[in-house]
Order: sequence, then C-alpha cells, then structure tokens
Amino acid sequence: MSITRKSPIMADVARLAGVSPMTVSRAFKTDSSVSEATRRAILKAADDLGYVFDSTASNLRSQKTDFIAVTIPSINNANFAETVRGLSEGLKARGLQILLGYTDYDMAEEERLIDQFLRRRPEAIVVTGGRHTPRARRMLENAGIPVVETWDLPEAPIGHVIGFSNADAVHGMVDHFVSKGLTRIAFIGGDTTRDTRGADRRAGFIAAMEAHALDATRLIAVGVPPISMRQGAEAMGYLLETLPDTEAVICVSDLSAFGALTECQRRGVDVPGRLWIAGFGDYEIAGIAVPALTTINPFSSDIGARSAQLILDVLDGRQIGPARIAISPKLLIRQSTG
Amino acid sequence: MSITRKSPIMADVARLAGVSPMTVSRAFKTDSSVSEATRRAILKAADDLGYVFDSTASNLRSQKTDFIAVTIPSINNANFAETVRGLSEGLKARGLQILLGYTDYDMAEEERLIDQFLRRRPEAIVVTGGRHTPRARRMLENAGIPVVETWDLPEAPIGHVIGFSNADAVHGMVDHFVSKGLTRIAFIGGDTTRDTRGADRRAGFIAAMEAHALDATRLIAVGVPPISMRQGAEAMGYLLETLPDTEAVICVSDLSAFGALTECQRRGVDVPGRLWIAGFGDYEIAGIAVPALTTINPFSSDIGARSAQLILDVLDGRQIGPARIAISPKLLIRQSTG
DNA sequence: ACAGTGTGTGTTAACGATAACATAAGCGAA
DNA sequence: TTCGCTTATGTTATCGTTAACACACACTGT
Repeated sequence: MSITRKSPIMADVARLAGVSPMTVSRAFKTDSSVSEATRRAILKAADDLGYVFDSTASNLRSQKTDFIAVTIPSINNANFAETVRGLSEGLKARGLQILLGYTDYDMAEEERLIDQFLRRRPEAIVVTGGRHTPRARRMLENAGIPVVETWDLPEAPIGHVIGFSNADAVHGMVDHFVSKGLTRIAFIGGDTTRDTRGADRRAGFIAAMEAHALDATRLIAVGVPPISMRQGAEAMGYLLETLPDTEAVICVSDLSAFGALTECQRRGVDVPGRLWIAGFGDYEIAGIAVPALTTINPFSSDIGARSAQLILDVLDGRQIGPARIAISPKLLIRQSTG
Repeated sequence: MSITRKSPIMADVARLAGVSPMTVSRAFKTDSSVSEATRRAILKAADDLGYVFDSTASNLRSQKTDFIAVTIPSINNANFAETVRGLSEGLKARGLQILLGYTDYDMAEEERLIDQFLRRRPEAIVVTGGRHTPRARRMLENAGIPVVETWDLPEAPIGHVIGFSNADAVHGMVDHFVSKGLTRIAFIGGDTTRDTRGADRRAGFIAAMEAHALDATRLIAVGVPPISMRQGAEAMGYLLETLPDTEAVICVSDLSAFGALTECQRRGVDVPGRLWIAGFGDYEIAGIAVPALTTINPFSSDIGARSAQLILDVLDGRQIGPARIAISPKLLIRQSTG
C-alpha cells in the first residue's frame, strides 16, 4: 500500500477523465460550455479521486477572489450581526463570500484589519462608520475596489455610503420627549473617543437639548464600548443617586437601556411612572422587556441587504458614481416612555 | 497625466529599491534575514509606490493561506460570538485569520459551507457540533487538515473535540430541581431536527426525568431554531394555559428563558414564587434580569480559546494524536429558581 | 592561514488554475 | 457544395509570489 500522495489537482482529474485540464476547469464552472457527458465523466473522476477545487490558484490566475471584506466594531452585537446577515444573504447567490473582521471599536485595530484584508484582494470592502485613521482612509481610497461605509452618513465619504445620522436620530427622540413636556433628560453612554456612533448619538442629544434651551449636562459616561447591560445598570444607579429628579434617560443602546431598567426594578423605581427610559437599536429585548422599551430601529438588516445590492450593482456596472443611500431610522414609542 | 497603471507588484518595488524581488519578499517577512538598511529602503519604495502585498500569490506558492475556517450555527448568538472571539484572539498573534460562516442550524447548509471553505485551503477547520451530513463528514475526514468539533462531545469524533455533553448539563440541572423537591418540570425548546445541541438538551431533560421516575412529557416545542425571546414568551403562555400546575421550566437557552420570564411578568405569575425558570448559556441577560435567571455557563469563550491553542499545538507538532478536551459547564443557581 | 559557520542576497523554477487564442466538428442556409 | 456560425475542446502562457538552491563575503577559532 502506497503512502498517500499529495492532494490531486486538476491535471489528475483531467488524465483520469481523458480530457485536458482546461476542460476540467470548464466543467467546474456552471455556465461554461462543456457537453453533458463530458461534465458527468469529469465530475465522476473528480469524485473518485477526492479532488477538491483549489481556489487559491484560481484566485491568482483569474485575479478574482470572490471575497467581500467586512469590518464591524464587534462580533457580539445583534445590530451588526444583522447587517452582516443581510450582506451575506445578498451576496451568497453570486458566490461572494464574506471576510469578516471586528475592530473592538478601535480605529487602530480597524486600520490593521483593513491592511490585512486588502492583501487578500477582496472584490469590495464594507466598513462600519465614516471615521478612520488617515492611513486607513488612504488605503481604502487607493484600494481600487468599491468601498462602502455604513451605519453613518459622513460629510466626505470615501466611496459609497449607506447609513443615517446617529445624531439626528437621537435628536428626534429628544424632540419627542420635549413635546411630551419633559425637561430633565439624561444621556447614558460610553467613552466617546472610541465608539464614534455612540459619540454621535451623544452629540445629537446635546444639540437637541440646547436647541430646546434645556440643560444638556446630564451625561453619564461609563467605560469603553461596547456598553453592557451591567454598565447601563451601574450608570442608572449613579444617576438615581446624583440626579434623582431626572425625568427621562436616553441610553446609547437598548442593552444599556435594559440594564438601566433592571436597576430601576431592583430599586423599586417605577418605569415609566417616575422615570422614562429609551434605548437605541431595536434589539429583540427592547420589544419584549416589561415594560417594553422605547427605541430607534436603525434597520440593521436593511443596511446589509442594500450594501449587498449596491456592491452587485457596482461590480456589474449598473451603478457608476458613488452612491449615498440614506436610511431613515424609526422612532418606536413603547411603554417605557409614557 | 497617464492613466493609472495596474497595481504595482513586488518586481516594481524591487526595481525601485535596486534589489531582487526575492529580497523584497524577504523584507516583508519579519523573521527572514535582510539587512536593516535594505529593509528600510524596500519598505520606503513599497510605500512610495503604494504597493500592497498580494496574499493570493503568496498563498499559492507557499501552499499556506493562514486561514482558519470556522462554522457556527448563527452569527447572531452571543455564545457562539464569544467562541469566535476566543478563537480569534488566540490565533491573531500568529497571523491566522478566521474565515467565518454560519449554517442557520442547517446541516445541509453546513455541508455547503464546508465544501466552499475547504476550497480556500484553510490550515484548520473548526465546526460547531458533532453531527454532520455524511458528505460533510467525509469531506472533513479527507481534508488533510486539523478538524475541531466544538460545543459537543461526540462518540466518534472526526478529529479533535472541545466541548461538553449538552444532555449531561441539563441532566444535572434537573437533578438539582428534583433535589429541591420539585416534580412537575417542563422543557421549552425548538424543533429538534435542526438544532442538535437543543435536541441533546431536551434528551438530557427527558433522561433525567425518567431517571427520577417523573413525568417527562411536559415538552413545549416552538418553531425552528434559534428560539427567540418572543417564542419563549409564547411557549410560556401556552404552558401556563395547558399545564398550569407546572412548578419549573427549563428553557433551551437564556433568551427563551427570558422571554418566558417576561410572559410571567405580563400575566402576573410570580417567579420564582409560583414558578421557577432556568435557561442555558449564561448570556449577560441571565445575570441582570430581575429576577436573575438560573442558567448553565458553557464557557463559550474558553471553547474558542482552547480551540485556538489546540490548533497552534497541532500546527507546531506539539499535539500529535486527536485531542478530546472536556469542558465542565457550571450550573449557576440564581433568583429565578428559589 | 584555513576550514567552518553565519549572514545577506540573487537565480530559477514552480505553486495550480485559467484567459486568450486556436481548432475541429456539426449544422443550417444559400 | 460551401460559407458562416455555434459548440466543444485543446494549447500555451501567465497570474505574483517564494521554496530551493547557489554564492559571495564577512567573521571566528585554532
């Protein structure tokens, strides 16, 4: 019994099937012209040999990898997960595969990731947010592939944009609270130097409060993003102790909002009776918590689905210039606010 | 101004730096022997040209991709996300990149994914669970790379295993409830033909109940995995109406457990006063919900971290035979049960 | 002085697929 | 019959990097 030789290659399949390697190559593409009999013989030979197509060689020769690079801040976040799912579903039919990486809300890490990803020669790259290190920005500009920035609407986008203004979304929520007669409104978020979307939401809160000539200084900052439920609870505890007359709290995400809600429950603070709580993201928990949490639906999945569609349009030449697609987040008023 | 030519390649960098392409190649590897002056000149030349290293060519020639393929059931699940994070952190230092795919709890989809991934020539592959289609199993066996099955402890593993018995874990939980004097215990889970871990948990529940000579038929099945909070709530509603004398409910995951808890809150059913609720997975919500949910910590992150370590050990020849690493999930008793 | 060892660099060929071009065979229309 | 067109297949060269080998030139120790 001979030692197992190295994996079979196309030439081996070709020899066994009695055709040229080129014909084998064609037989593995669905669209190309190979007679049905030949294709069957080739696939049988490949199967008998245990042949596995080698993408690395194909990628080099054809200068196509069928990779779409995607960077998100955190892999453990339902919003971004839904965006990735939307992307993935949209690209799957075309045989495009996602190369996923997470940055831990760190722009330096994002830069490293983009550098690594571009070496893999993806067909396009999707990044989260519109702020990047100068070098990351330069790399994206020079990559020679479609670039899509998501979850934001930057002033000067690199290429395509699909997102919304996080500041405006929160601004609208503040407007709603004020229209209901509230004035003492607080904001719970994280360290603003890392999570730019969180910083934008906070900025939107401040701008809105100031626009209404209200006190915009009830700002609780807790640690580095992502802000957990537990941190939301801690922030709420701190808020209840230091600013007990607060009437409403807007949290940077539903997770921290839910944490804040539980802290109220532990302390016997009635929500919404004594205090309103709202979040951001329309995570499942917001809809099912008791009381259900007022939040903003950013249409995470749509962002991904539309990014996928855009990428296909660009690759197929249907979309020429840079696209700027504005998503309209929806304010969902629920029991936690009145 | 000339039209931008195609991207520079190593030979262009070599020409500009006045060295051979081979020396450029060496300069891009951290460990190889290139004089400091030469390396600096080369990196400068590369930077001036905007050269981006081409992994596809490198992969083909060196027969190394630095990819580790990973399949998980869902990308939107904190447990699996933590496993991926553990994996990713452990592999990052070695320059290994994760190729992530999700199966939607579908073995046919898993098979498709494995097929696609193996074409990319990963250095190793990590899959979730120990049950696969026959073809998927064959592909993994013949892949010629380390295979790690996680989140389970199959009888006949393909290669390496890092996980635990889902059945035993739930069995232990039932034992605890029975030791506290409960007898009318129900199980809420999803369709068992898809989620094999969910099916194992249910099987563990049934086995434990029968071992205690108790009624093991209080089984509520709701839809296809993943079972959402909402489905947990629906199941609880159904349970309260059809089997109102139930004393405790074990849910297939913390998410459904939390949904069940909220349904009790909506209906004014006291937890744990009238009914106990427990989940699985030690998601953050379990610890912070009011009341906090009894659950089982599967050490998701450890599963990933140890998988990463194992892969490095195998690739470096420190681990020869197949490894079987048993994780011991920890039962966490919290307020929702007594 | 000289073998022995290490460091830095160059040359050649190869990784395994496929783009581009060529060609043979089949078929209908003029 | 012959031209033109389509379909099925083969030939050749190439994608961009690097493994393998070669070699020149220090050093070091005896």
